[in-house]
Amino acid sequence: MTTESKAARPALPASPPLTERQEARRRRILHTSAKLASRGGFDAVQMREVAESSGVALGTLYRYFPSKVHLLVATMQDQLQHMHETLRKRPPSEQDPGARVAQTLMRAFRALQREPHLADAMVRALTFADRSVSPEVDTVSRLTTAIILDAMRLDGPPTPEQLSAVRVIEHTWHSALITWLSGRASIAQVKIDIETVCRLIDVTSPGAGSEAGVGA
Amino acid sequence: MTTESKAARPALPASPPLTERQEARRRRILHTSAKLASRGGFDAVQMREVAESSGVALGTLYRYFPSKVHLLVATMQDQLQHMHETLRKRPPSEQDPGARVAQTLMRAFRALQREPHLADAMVRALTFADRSVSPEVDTVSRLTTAIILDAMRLDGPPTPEQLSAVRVIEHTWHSALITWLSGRASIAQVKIDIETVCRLIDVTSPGAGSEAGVGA
DNA sequence: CGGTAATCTAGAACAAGTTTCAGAACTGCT
DNA sequence: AGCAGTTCTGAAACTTGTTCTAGATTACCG
Repeated sequence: MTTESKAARPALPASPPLTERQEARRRRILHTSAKLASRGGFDAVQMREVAESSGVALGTLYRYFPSKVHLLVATMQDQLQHMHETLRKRPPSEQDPGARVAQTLMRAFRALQREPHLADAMVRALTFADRSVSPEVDTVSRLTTAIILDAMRLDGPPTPEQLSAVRVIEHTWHSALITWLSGRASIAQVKIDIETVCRLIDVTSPGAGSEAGVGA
Repeated sequence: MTTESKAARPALPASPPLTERQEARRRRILHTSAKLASRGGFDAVQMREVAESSGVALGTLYRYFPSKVHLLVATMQDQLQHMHETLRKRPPSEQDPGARVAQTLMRAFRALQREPHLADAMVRALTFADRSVSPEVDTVSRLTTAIILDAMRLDGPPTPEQLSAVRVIEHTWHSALITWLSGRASIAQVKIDIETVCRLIDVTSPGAGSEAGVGA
């Protein structure tokens, strides 16, 4: 726990560029993970079962993904990538950037709704992740940011204020998802909260809004 | 996991009003929990050690707190209560309600900074909690809401819009805390995000702001 | 005080995440 | 093909959360 002494980390597309069979194994594992998660959420993703069902030894599973949380965060990366592409194909139709972001996030939300157990497993892993998973969680965060920025469809590069607004939207997105998944908020409430936070985009838009109290 | 068949739940101040010794036990447990959490975060709170160090059998610990997450969420309730009282004593000095909330939350944040491991344990438990902990998590949420509403110092009752803004602020607060705890954001960044989201309060204030795009 | 039910204790037992290890299989290289 | 190093397998072991059980204590009530 104190030192990271592992030499190679095939899970990261870093140093050694994975042979074909390794890539196949990795995909099989991720697929199994998503399947089990869809069935019963976080608890249903049991490392022994993932290993067996992927036709891989337990030790190998742990070589590819050093912990259950790593595995599920990687699964989320995978799913988010799909979602990003899907969302790209049907860009939001609204006028204001804020409304576009809200529309996009609600689409994503409805997609997650279709597999609530999977969503549960992924989001719980994401927020439970400790420092050792930071790089992977960061990747997920960047993906989410990309989705939001895509929806904003800005002309130029985002201002620092807009970036902060995007971060706040991400925070709200994750946390609202959690409260919905744990049954403490309705979908209607999530929708309201998303729409509320998305106002920040229009408020912080240079030129738009009223420039009221911008100097925090 | 599927059914709750336990007859009595002394952990809840509900039906049987706990004898003095039971109250003492409960406090000892919560104290131990906070102590261990302060030392090494979520992982350092080990049920056997909590039990032993509180002078209580493992089975008793589980009777008071049906899981580690329950225990840590209860610990958070406890700490939040303290914090609420402390914050009450030194009300925020800013002019705008939004600025007051931001100031208050940053105070709370700095308090948590003093025991980062404890904060880690509590927040991780909070976001990891599943449906079986919903009532307790809800209590924490209500406490947080109370703190924020206190800071707003409204004249009348909050509008639905303001309540939504408060929920969004809570979302941001929790999630920003997590990103800071897992080392993915600096304190400065947290501060910026908190201040950014707190603008929502002034934006949604009836009468204040510019009434721009209020009709969502 | 005596009896009865609830609570508490000590400890074993179980479940699932994680680690470890010896040997088999595979890879790349000559 | 033959060899060296890595990767993969299979299985056991270890850790920690959780459950279970039998007996001791305690609380309540007449």
